Amino acid sequence: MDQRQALAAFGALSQETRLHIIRMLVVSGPDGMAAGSIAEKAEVSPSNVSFHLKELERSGLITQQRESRSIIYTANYEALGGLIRFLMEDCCGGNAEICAPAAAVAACCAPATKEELQ
Amino acid sequence: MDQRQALAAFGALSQETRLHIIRMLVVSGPDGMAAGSIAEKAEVSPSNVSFHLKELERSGLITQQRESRSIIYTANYEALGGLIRFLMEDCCGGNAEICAPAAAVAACCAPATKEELQ
DNA sequence: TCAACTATTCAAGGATTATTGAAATATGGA
DNA sequence: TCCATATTTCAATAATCCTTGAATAGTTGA
Repeated sequence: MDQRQALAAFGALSQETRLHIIRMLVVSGPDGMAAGSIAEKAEVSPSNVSFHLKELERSGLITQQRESRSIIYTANYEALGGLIRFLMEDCCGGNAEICAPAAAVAACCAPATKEELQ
Repeated sequence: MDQRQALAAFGALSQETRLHIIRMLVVSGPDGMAAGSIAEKAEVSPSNVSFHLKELERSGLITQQRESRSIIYTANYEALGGLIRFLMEDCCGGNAEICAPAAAVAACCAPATKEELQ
């Protein structure tokens, strides 16, 4: 993740509807969600959700694939991880204290297995 | 960090000059930088840097304090950590794979002591 | 092929954000 | 007090982004 991509990703996440969409897609996992379902749950018009999905895709944070009549959108976990990494690597330039709270979250997350999560 | 703060922070980071400023302030540590030095290093006009600094402060990512004629700006490490945490906590809702790359960065950062960094 | 379904694209307008240069404010020293 | 320094504020303009509704495009089943 370079600065150009990070700027696009931060821009994508800085809008209420898009942040809402990303959070839904992260929760929905690899199955993703159809554009229509996203519009319904986020309570925005089809054309508006389409605008924001395009913006999110341009930033690399989500991907799309057609499935019959629907277009399924999925969170790009690699890009999200890369963004976190981009923020954290900066802080590693001499200032461990920024990373400490994030490391605590990571610690509660990374060791979890599928069994533990159920 | 709630959604409202996260939106403001993402918005603040989504602009080239501001991202540049944040990265400089993170590197400069607790000493911070005067507004004039920031303007000079970022190669923007005083009034423009002032506009962006105000925006960054509004988002909570930096703080200011006057020191003689200068106004010193400092990165708010807690807010930056909180933002990373906000991104990561979302992913912890069932999807450890997002956190994995970030956890790796955290691991290389968190155990570092002041002695090790010199 | 036709109709229904799902979603995107387009153009217009409104709203927000960024840049610029001039004027104003605050501080410290002669 | 007066001047120089450091920075902010303001108003105007330019640029970007968001929303809306109508028109368009791909997909499926009758």
